[in-house]
Amino acid sequence: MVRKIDPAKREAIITHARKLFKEKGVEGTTIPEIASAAGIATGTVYLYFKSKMEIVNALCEYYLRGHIQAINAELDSPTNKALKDIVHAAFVHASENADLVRLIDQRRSEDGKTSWLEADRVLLNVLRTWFNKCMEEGSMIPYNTVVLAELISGLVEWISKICFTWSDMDPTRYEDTLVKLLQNALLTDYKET
Amino acid sequence: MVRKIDPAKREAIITHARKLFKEKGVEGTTIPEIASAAGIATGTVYLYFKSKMEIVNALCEYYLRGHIQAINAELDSPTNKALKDIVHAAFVHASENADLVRLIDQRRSEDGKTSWLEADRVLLNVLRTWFNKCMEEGSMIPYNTVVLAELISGLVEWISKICFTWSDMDPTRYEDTLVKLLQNALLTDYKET
Amino acid sequence: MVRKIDPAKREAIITHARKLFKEKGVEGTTIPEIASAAGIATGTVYLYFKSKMEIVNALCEYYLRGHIQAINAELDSPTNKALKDIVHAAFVHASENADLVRLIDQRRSEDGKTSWLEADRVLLNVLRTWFNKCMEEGSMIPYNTVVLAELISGLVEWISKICFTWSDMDPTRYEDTLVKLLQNALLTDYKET
Amino acid sequence: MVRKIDPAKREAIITHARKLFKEKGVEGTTIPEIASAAGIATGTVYLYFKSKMEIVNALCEYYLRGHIQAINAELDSPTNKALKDIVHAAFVHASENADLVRLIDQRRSEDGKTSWLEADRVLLNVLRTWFNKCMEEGSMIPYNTVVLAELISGLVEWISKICFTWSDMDPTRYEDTLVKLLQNALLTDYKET
DNA sequence: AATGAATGAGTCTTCATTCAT
DNA sequence: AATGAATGAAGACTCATTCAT
Repeated sequence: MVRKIDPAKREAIITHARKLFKEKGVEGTTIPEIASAAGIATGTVYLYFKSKMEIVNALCEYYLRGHIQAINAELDSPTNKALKDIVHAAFVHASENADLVRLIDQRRSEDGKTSWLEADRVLLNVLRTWFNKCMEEGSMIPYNTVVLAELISGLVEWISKICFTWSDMDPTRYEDTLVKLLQNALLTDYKET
Repeated sequence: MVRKIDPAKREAIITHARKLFKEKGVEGTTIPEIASAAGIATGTVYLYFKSKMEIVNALCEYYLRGHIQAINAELDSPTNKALKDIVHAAFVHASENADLVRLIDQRRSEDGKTSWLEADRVLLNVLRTWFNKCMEEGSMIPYNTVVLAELISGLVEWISKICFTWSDMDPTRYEDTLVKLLQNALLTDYKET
Repeated sequence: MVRKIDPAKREAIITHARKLFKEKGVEGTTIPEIASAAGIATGTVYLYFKSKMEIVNALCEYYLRGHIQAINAELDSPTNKALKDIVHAAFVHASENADLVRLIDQRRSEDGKTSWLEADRVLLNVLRTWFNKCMEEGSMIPYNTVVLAELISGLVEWISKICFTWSDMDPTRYEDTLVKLLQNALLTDYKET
Repeated sequence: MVRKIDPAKREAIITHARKLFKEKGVEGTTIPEIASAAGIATGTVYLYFKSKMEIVNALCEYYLRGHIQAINAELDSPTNKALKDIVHAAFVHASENADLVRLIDQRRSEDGKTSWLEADRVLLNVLRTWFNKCMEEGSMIPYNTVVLAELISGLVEWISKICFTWSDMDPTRYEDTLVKLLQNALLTDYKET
């Protein structure tokens, strides 16, 4: 795949599209608007992205890559600490990208198989691998790790969406409750209130 | 005596709209199509629903009402059994209405404040009340019940969506894993693998 | 032509239609609205009027009949006084029915031959006859009375429209100027500033 | 170099819209029809005009500009001749654009403040200025020139509409009568039959 | 590579009128 | 006579995408 000439232009499109999507929604934003904001012509957008949806996908991918990185960085601690840190990292990352959380959520309901589902798979693998490790070393109660990965991944995304999109309660309350629930549910040597 | 507003006609619109939404998506379905399928004229649809979105909302409400009923019916058992039964009832209801689960998920990401969010609130209240009761009688570990209700409600919806929309794994695996996770996370006298 | 049963109902339709037309324009007012305001059913309107336009026509006719009466009442005075009084009577009548002046003006531009053009013709005849009389007795300069009648009739209507619809100047200024112009233009024994 | 906005295309839209409006009325003409007649795509029309009404306004403006020019050209003669020539020029211009006279008349009754009212104001100013000059030099009887300008301008428009839209009488009769009426009404040194 | 004018398919909704009761 | 539910034609406008330059 030949990279298009000017990465800065691609970046500009992404950046301005994100800003406009946040302000007016994906449907409410037109390609000419994005082009104009990025200081290029309408047609030029199509040299960098095959369609409007590709721009959306690029933004989703960007978010998920960051999400994976944030989580990956916390996997090496002891299980209990790692669990807390993973949730915390996920929360921080989500709070800093609340608009993309909403964007992903919208797109996920649509016509399935988009490119960034790849990133989704990577995230699930990371989690599954970690769960396997924890279960082998006995720090985590055995579960079906395929299901568990999907479940936990969704749980974090869901709670982030509620927390940063709709709720006006303190995010910490959400994070704490979630951590506690997961500790109780997953850890072998944890049983307090 | 003149012709009266006909509930059967409203029903027909709902039914045929649901079928078409399932086949072609909401955006892909036109009002004239729905009218034609229901055996009435285009304009007649607007005697029963103010807009296309109202039809979607009616379907969402219908689903949520059923969901609440299904859950309500299981709250009186002992906590442990109730937990299992609630999840099971929710799964059964979701599996029977997988198309509406997807529909709700799409709409939830949109411009918020629609009528059926009311039903959402009812569901959250039902759960919160039950959690309170369980915690008071000591069968459940104390949590912030507001957060917990949102968390669990979302968890079930999320896992249903994955399970019935994307996954091809046996739904029982999802249900069992979820039940186990919740038992471990919530119950005071439960700690097994 | 068989009069429909209830003249009060016809009156109610007219009255409420006029009020609604004034508030929201003809296009902005629907038949069901008029019916509802008049306390009857939609279909009933069509027992009294063949179409929406018939209601408009009835209102135009009503205005023109009043206009003719107002003018007729002033024709017997000496020419100079009559001229002043005609213009004054027309102005007063127009100011009291500014909404109908606007309504007539809109409809006049449309598909020609409507019933109330009959009333128009009557008005033109009244004026023409009076002009003839005045010219015969020598108090008025000879003109083509057919053209003159149309011209004067239009002049009054036009100036009323400007005066009561758009302008915010004192109507008296318009009336005085018009009277003066007509005196100068028409009367044999008048030539002052 | 790319394709530039093409004035000829704008002209084509105007021209074909005018023809269609004349044949089938404004409401009876659709944008796709206009586009098709002008040999372009529907959407292209919207590159040149923001809405259907903008096309109508452009036609009205075009007419009024011509009207002003026609009148302006006649203002330098001696008052009596100028008066005749103004009326004549207005009549000729109106007769050549009878469809636009009708169009303007329709729009004037609608929601006021459209761009071409500007042209209206210019016309009134031209007339008022000329009246002032004539009154100063003593060739015209003093009147309130603001009112007089509106009155005369409306009179000409009105009589043109009657003459070219409805009447089947010889236009010359209308023109002659109008000239005579104005001569009698306005000029100081004129008093014949 | 870049441009931006041109394309044209696509759709919700209104409302005057009808007609079964 | 009265009702009011039902009809269904009709149309302006948007905007993702293309392609001539």
